[in-house]
Amino acid sequence: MMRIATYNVNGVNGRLPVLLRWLEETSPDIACLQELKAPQEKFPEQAIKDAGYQAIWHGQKSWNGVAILSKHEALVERGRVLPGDPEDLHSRYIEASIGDLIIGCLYLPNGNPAPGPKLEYKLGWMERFRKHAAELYAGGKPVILTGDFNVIPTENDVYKPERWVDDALFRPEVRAAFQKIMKQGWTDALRKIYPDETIYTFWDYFRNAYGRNAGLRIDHFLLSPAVDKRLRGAGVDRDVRGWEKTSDHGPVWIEID
DNA sequence: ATGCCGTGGAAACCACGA
Repeated sequence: MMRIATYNVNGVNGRLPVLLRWLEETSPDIACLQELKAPQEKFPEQAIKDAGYQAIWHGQKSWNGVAILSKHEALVERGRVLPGDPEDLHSRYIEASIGDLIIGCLYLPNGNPAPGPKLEYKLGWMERFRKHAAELYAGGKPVILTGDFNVIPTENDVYKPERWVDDALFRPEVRAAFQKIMKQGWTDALRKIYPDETIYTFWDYFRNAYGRNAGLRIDHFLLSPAVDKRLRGAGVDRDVRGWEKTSDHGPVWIEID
């Protein structure tokens, strides 16, 4: 059995004690991180290494930033940009081969305020991602696309859907773009394991959102058929969201054979 | 109904996040 996790850390250096504690306590074999908020040279490489993980990452000053960590198996980078737009300089995608798996780690644009240029950027990014996902899917290999999608897929994935209809995370065109990707044949791992449950991965810092369980499900695992048939479990490390100096996201994980 | 909180970078405020 193998555990693969995704975690939007909201600042990898500010979050380092929480990140290291989580790695120690849950010991994922592979961890995908988003929102490093650190330039390439400020990634805490040594601390991650001392925790037992090799890593590849794509940093950026102040914002964005993605990383893939592996505890046991060698990491072979396949790319660190989402294809399709040489002018897009945001560090929002990194991809690796680990054993027989292809892992894509993504931090999809937020899109707010919407409507506006940020929503257009998000929709353009999703279209590029759809094309890349289609190529990976067609390859037939075991592929996992995971990270912070900044998409609330359905009204069952948000505490008060009516308040989010105009938001870039839940607007009809954004949900439609997500569904268009899913229709390629990907499995939403968390929904497969928990078909009807209320399950969130993000809670705002304010208004006691975590205490009230006023959350969103926006961090996802998309599995190709070759991984789907190996899926044995999934969950959210919900307690981590309650730790001191924690991220506004909780880590999400799957287990596969 | 709302960045009310949090992070990083630069400059004692601002951009950004969801």
